[in-house]
Amino acid sequence: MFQHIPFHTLRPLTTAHLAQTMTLLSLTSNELQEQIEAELASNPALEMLDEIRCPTCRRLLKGGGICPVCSHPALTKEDDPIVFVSTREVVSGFGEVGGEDDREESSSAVVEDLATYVFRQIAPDVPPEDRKMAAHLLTNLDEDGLLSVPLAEVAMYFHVPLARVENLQRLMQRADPIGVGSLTPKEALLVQLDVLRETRDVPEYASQVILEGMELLSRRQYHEIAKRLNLSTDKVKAVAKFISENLNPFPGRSFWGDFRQPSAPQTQIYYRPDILISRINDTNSCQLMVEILFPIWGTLRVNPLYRQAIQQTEADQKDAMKEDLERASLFVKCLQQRNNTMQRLMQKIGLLQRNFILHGDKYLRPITRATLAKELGVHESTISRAVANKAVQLPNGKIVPLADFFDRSLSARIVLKEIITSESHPLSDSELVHLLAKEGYEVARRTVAKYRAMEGILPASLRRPC
DNA sequence: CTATGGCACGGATT
DNA sequence: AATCCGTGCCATAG
Repeated sequence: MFQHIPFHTLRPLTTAHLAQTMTLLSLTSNELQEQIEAELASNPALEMLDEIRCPTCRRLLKGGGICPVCSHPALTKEDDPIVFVSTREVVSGFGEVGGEDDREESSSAVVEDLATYVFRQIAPDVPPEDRKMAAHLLTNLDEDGLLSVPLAEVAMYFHVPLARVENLQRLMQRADPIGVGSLTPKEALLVQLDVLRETRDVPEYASQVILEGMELLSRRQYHEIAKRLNLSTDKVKAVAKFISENLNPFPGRSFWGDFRQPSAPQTQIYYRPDILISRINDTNSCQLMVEILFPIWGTLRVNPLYRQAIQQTEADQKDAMKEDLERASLFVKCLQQRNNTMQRLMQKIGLLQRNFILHGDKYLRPITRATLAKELGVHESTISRAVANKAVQLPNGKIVPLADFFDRSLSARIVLKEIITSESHPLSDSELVHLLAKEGYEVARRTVAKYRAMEGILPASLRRPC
């Protein structure tokens, strides 16, 4: 959004500037949105232009999103830049969605949050021409996360083949509250089962039981189901137990918990990324695109009319207006500063941690904020603020705290886990130290013990009998 | 004597 | 200035 401004003009000039930049830097995109809206409302000198320009080619964009024309010239042309940074507005409320139906009744906050959440996940995979349709589908989610309009109707409404709508739905169903966007609880369960099957064993007849005996299942008439499917009642009971423990017929209700990994003790669920990282065109080029989400639609600037208006005002009001003007331009400058810092930060991180981003936890490089700060030439507290409280969505769809990029022990812990799961004989902590050292991880014996504890692995003496 | 968990110190982070 | 994390030292359990 502000890339065209040369960096040297962005240096903090006053302490006020510095302070406000710091504050803005530590805000997540949600908070930033509130901040901007508040400032916009209280300061007449600020103005919001209803237009967006492509960060790379400066071309005016209509629908928002990424410039369709230059699209990714930076990506296709040159091959050395591993990372391409662009900023993109967050579609709050998805821009304008077709005429009537969405402007009435202010849908409850919960529903909208779920919709927004899902939209952010699937947005990279939705072709621009299908975005409106996606938004339409999402606004028709009920609070259970189920779709309340028939797909055929949507297809008709948008004049597209049914298959296209179905594709979109399939995409949605794979997004985080798995099964979201299904038409019925039954469908939701089947999708969840499918996804679960990729990582875990599921009971043999689970899908048949759901398919055939959904209604009976909710009435607990296991015997009847067994008869129809020609199975033993016990088997049906086992399936029913599995279903009630692992699946959720109302995906929307699982919004706050991720039931995919009941084993992983996640402390907090991040559901709104501030930054998106994705592969470019999933080719082998392995180029990464980093998008720093900017929470408003439009371009913020100081209103030139306001500047003129000052000239024609009485002296006694001039001062107050001048002050507004000052504040406005300061605010814009601070925003530019924030954007610039985030961008350079992500640039660096993308370079250093590309293996982590592409290939998973194991390849996380231990980087300290201090080193990065030095390389970027900013104070380390700046990095701290920028990193804190923000979340990143990785190419695989996982949303992790930005701070994870600085986790000193994550990769060591993964390797540790690998060693232990493949061990043939319970290894003591000191032996583990030795093995880890071979893999390039120099850690103290005492530390291995702590990692074990973190991962919930028992000491060697208690590990075998299982 | 070996394997672990507890406590405290020092550097990094906030 | 307050807090978190990796380590070293020491006591305790086999």
